Amino acid sequence: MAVAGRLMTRRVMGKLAFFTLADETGPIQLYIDKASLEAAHPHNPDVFSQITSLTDAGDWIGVHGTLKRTDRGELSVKVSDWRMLSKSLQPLPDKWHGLADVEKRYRQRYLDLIVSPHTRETFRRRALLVSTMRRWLDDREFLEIETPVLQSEAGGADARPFATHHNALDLPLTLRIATELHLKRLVVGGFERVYELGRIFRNEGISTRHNPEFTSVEIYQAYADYHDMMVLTETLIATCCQAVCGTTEIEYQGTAIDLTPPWTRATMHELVQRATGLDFTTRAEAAAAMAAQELLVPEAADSVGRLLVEAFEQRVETSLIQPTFVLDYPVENSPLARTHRSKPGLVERFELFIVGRETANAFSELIDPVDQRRRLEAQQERRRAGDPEAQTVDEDFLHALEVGMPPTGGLGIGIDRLVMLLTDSPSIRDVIAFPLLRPEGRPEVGSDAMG
RNA sequence: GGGUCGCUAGCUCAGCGGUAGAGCAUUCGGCUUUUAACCGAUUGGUCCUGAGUUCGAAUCUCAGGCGACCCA
Repeated sequence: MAVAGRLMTRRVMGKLAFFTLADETGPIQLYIDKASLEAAHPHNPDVFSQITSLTDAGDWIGVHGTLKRTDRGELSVKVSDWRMLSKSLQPLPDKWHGLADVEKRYRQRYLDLIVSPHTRETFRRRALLVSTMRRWLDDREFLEIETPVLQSEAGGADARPFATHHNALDLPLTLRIATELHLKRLVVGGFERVYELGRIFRNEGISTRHNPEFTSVEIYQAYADYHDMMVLTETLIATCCQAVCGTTEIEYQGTAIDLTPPWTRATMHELVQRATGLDFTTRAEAAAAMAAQELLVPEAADSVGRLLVEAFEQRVETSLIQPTFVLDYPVENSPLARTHRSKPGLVERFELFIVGRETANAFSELIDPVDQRRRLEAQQERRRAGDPEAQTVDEDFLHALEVGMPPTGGLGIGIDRLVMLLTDSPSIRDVIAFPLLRPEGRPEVGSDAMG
């Protein structure tokens, strides 16, 4: 038989040697016996000293041989021939401790992957999750269509974009912060089920839950509303969990999480009321009541709706450990969601929380171009007043709505956070192969320090 | 943005005012059933950077860099 792989450990004892050879499927021991190896190479009496002295841990080698069980019972390949496939010029990390330095793990992920089976498993699971999700959507006639990453105006979310520039057109461009507005244009164009799973970019801070580029899937389904999207969300995520973990009852950082549908549904109003006893009727009343409970009352929260969200974020969000759909957000915070069919001041929107983290966001989409214009103009007004994350008016998008969009349910899921959940990873950097880090080394002397 | 902690050999770490250290890895020698092999020897350093205190700084102080965690 023939095997190839990376040499991980070497134990040479006189006329007998044991190597551990690893390929993607795992390790196998090589049994190298001087007498038998020389018998197979009558014209090369140095063959044993060559294999034991020319190889290092880290080298890629290929061997021929026969299967054998050693006296200690380990399945091994008794080597009859070998060849160097690729020489490693750098030593491997400590074979026992591995790479303990987390910074090095992220900066030199290739080393982390070589020595940490757990890291390899995380990225296998990530790939499995993504492929399972695509297959599930494809099986249900959702069409994946790629929309532009480079945009004149970033829209579809409250976030700051990265700025770039097209040379030939001398055109300032931004990287997308969401795929929403283009996918909706496709629904206007007649595609009733569309999605895009891909990278989006937000120019904001880095933390254990934020990387400036991350992966989302946005899904749009005509003739559906946010209730339909809840069923879709719990079914899709439970399917992915089953595929990746083999069960829908998992553990995250020591806490049992049950992803078996159906999941809890509760309105934001109910949850805040339950947690604080507060009812929100007017802004002034709510502010006073919140202050009395030692909740922060930011000035930017200039309406009863924004205060409700504040109270939710301060008192409820992190307590939503089991999967929970939070329903019916204030209209002020949701410029792209359809107004609620029966509750004034609210929109038909939900966010999904798992282990206290926002994992998905969905609406009955706003399809009324008049209302949409009014809401985007209100956003633009906030932007002028100094909120850099407020949205802008995308005239072409409004034009598309004027052409006519069918009633549609839309959903966005953060893939990285879902992978964290399903791989029991505490940091988003553990599920992104090459997370953004500051460059190493000293800043250049003389570079102008603006700001 | 604030706080705490970390940065010493390729890797994992000790040293915490008085000659820069260990284990593994490297290199050399020995060894035919090892599996963190073992035994003997060898090699390897901008102690993150800079300034200060001191007779003397990896060690104390200040500033900076990079990272981790927590908080906002």
